[in-house]
Amino acid sequence: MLDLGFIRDNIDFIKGTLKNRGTKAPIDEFTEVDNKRRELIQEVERLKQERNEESSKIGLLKRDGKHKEAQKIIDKMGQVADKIKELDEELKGYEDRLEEIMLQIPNIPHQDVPVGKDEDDNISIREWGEVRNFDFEPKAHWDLGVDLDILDFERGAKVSGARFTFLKGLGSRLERALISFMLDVHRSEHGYEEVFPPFMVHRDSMLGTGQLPKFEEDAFKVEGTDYFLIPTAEVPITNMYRDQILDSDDLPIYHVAHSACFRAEAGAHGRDTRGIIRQHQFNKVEMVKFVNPEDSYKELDKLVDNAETILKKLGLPYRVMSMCTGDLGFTAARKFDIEVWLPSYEDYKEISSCSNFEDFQARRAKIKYRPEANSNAEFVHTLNGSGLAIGRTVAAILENYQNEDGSITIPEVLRPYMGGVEKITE
RNA sequence: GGAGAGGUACCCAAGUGGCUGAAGGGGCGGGUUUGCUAAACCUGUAGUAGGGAAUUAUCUCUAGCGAGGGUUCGAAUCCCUCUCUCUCCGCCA
Repeated sequence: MLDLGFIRDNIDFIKGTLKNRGTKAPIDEFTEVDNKRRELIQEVERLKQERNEESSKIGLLKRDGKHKEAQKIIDKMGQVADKIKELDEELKGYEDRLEEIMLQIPNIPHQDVPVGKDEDDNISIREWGEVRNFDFEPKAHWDLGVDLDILDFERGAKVSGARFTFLKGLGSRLERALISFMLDVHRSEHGYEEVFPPFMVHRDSMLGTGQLPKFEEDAFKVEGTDYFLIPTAEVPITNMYRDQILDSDDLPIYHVAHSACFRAEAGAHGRDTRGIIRQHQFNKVEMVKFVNPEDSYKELDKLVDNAETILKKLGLPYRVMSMCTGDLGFTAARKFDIEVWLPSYEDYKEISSCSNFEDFQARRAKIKYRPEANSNAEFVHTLNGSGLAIGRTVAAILENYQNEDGSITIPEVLRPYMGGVEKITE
């Protein structure tokens, strides 16, 4: 959410950014609703002031035994009270509408964000690693996984439906090794504090990080309750500090967490239907930061670097993309995606997404800090990034580390996490 | 799931309809005294959100005692709903 006063003073600028993003918001209605709201506030507050003053007079008169005079004021104030009630109701209608409008206005892109329409306009800013040249016909992870009996798509479908998969044996162990490995690296080498979050949250938390109200159809809701299954650990972790004023000394706060993530994938029919690239449930290791506003872009660079470190240690080729205005997402001011090379796609595929939200989430979630002991509280900047999506990392390892006989070599850094296993074979 | 007790400011805590503009204590900031520390005394301590007037220093109003409604001229206080915490019972991994 953007600042009310900022929107008021920069309405044309915001229209421009909406156009660059290719999104719509009922911005034309804003000025009218905002003006009407302020008019009503002035009127109702004037009446409330009158009521407060007169009411205290009643108290004094009654104590002095002047009941007749008191009754006169009471009769008069009865009408004022009715009027206040009426105006308060009308005002609430405008305030609700104004909030609805504000919740639909996306973040302002940082000035360095390339202007573009969709993912084709994203810009590659660096590549790492060498794409392997196979001297045999490489297989896709869905074939490798089934042949090695470490991925079981049929039983996933039997038990839960499409986009659910069983991992088995060393596949399951590889998943678990990656989770531990990534958590350990971020914790011990990059200074993140590990947390293990709830996998279900209520509506306020989904609003706080911006998944709601715009993207309700992407989330799973638990019927008969107010719980949503988290689409990412970003939601519970960012909301840990909701409605809080942090001490300046506490910043920056770094958290890393593993969680399952649940996504309805509405509108993704027919995309990535094979394999484990796009599932309704997947594991992810997520990094979340709360920082001083002046440091947030430096922190974003570090965040991207932290994610890249995992791919380097795993020896997986990747590239870093700067997301254009049209592909930035609703809440981000700046976003870098890291894409890993997948031989089956003969292309790079997103495996991490690192964003700086500036104060957009913090304003929604009311997360502030006090720059100095007696200064006013200001919004922190929040950032988060995957470090990394586990399922896609498994797919990338299977495909990039496959051997001609269909076996998989385990990257060296993972072997200690797998009891020294060096290869997955039939 | 059942029964009970609670939620007041940074912390503890008083407060059953109007001099509450929320007592008192602790902590923290400032001051006096002081060789230093300590102590005593004085003093400040409601952050926040939203209006309005000024304008980059301020002034003023409204809201706010877990949340949301209600009663009333007036609610921390009375009523209803919800929520969280604690204790006991039941159930459970």
